Amino acid sequence: MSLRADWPVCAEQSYGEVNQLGGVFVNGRPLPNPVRLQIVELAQLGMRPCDISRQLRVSHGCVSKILARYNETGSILPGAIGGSKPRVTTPAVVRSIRDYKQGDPGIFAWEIRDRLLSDGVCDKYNVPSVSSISRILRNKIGSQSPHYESIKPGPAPLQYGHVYPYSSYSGPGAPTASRTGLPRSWHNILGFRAFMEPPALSGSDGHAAKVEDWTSVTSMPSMSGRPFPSGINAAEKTSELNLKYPQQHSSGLSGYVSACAYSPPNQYSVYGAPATNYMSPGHHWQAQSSSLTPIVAGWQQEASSRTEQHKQNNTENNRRRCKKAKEKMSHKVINSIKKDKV
DNA sequence: GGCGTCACGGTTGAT
DNA sequence: ATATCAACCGTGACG
Repeated sequence: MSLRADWPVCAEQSYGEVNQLGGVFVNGRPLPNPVRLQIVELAQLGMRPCDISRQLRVSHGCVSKILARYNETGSILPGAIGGSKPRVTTPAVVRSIRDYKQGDPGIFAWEIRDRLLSDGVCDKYNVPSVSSISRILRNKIGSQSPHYESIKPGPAPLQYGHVYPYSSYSGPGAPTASRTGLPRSWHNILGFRAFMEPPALSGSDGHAAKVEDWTSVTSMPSMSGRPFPSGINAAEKTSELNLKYPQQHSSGLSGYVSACAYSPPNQYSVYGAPATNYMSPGHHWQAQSSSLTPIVAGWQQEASSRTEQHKQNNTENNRRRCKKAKEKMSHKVINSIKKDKV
């Protein structure tokens, strides 16, 4: 099985750089989905990450990251790149702060913060920091008429609702909602992405459209029959992608569908597994980190008890090993490139 | 030797 | 139109 037969090896063949393993990558850009799929597929076939790394010529850090993300989210797709955080100081929040301040001129910023939480104006994810509140008091309220919105230029204030729930927001006029129809960081918060927001996704301009190379996924034999969220404008960037990652569509991925948890569009999960999978008590989304903490702590304790001599030896050994490995690898790569050119 | 993690230099998109 | 910011990316190196 030669899975990388279609993977460009020489830098001259495509736009991109060549890593230590001889694989081509575009700095700053995600690996093409077929390669991501292969990584997951091979892992599920029992291949070790280090072998996958060598086979696909993708750094082991990348393989590790993709597999970790897949294990965590059930998706192979990269995250949404670019954009800005949504504002937390929405007009509604500013109005509330103003009201609190007017009701009690001596109120402290931290008290306002508590009240925003207790009154349900904000939740713990979007409540402004104390310094933000201070800034609002200073800049927006201190020097402003009580009718903040009325003097605000531009279109009528958006109806943000009383909170910014990451998990339940929907509807028009979302803060910082741009053509995606969804604030970017809501896709991203804690790794929860578009599956949180069915309406926006199913729209013609949902987040999925921003995922770089949908075309390459949907065009694959194993995926072509799979339904995807509607309105994906994958053609948008196809030409660019093809330029950067030529010859990437021919890999055989017939076994993928069963392996990878792509879900039908009615589950609104661009990133794979249905939202319920993430929300179910059985999934240790956040519990994971806490359950690991003692282990990490123990490891750190152990590590700190090592003698300096031991550490130095380890470092020195590691350097030697790396150097050797590099030399070995560079020979391999050179030979491989020579072969491929011939 | 394998693997998790992180700094780095890069890209992207919203503001 | 441009700059800034904050998200993301994969690589390469460390431990």
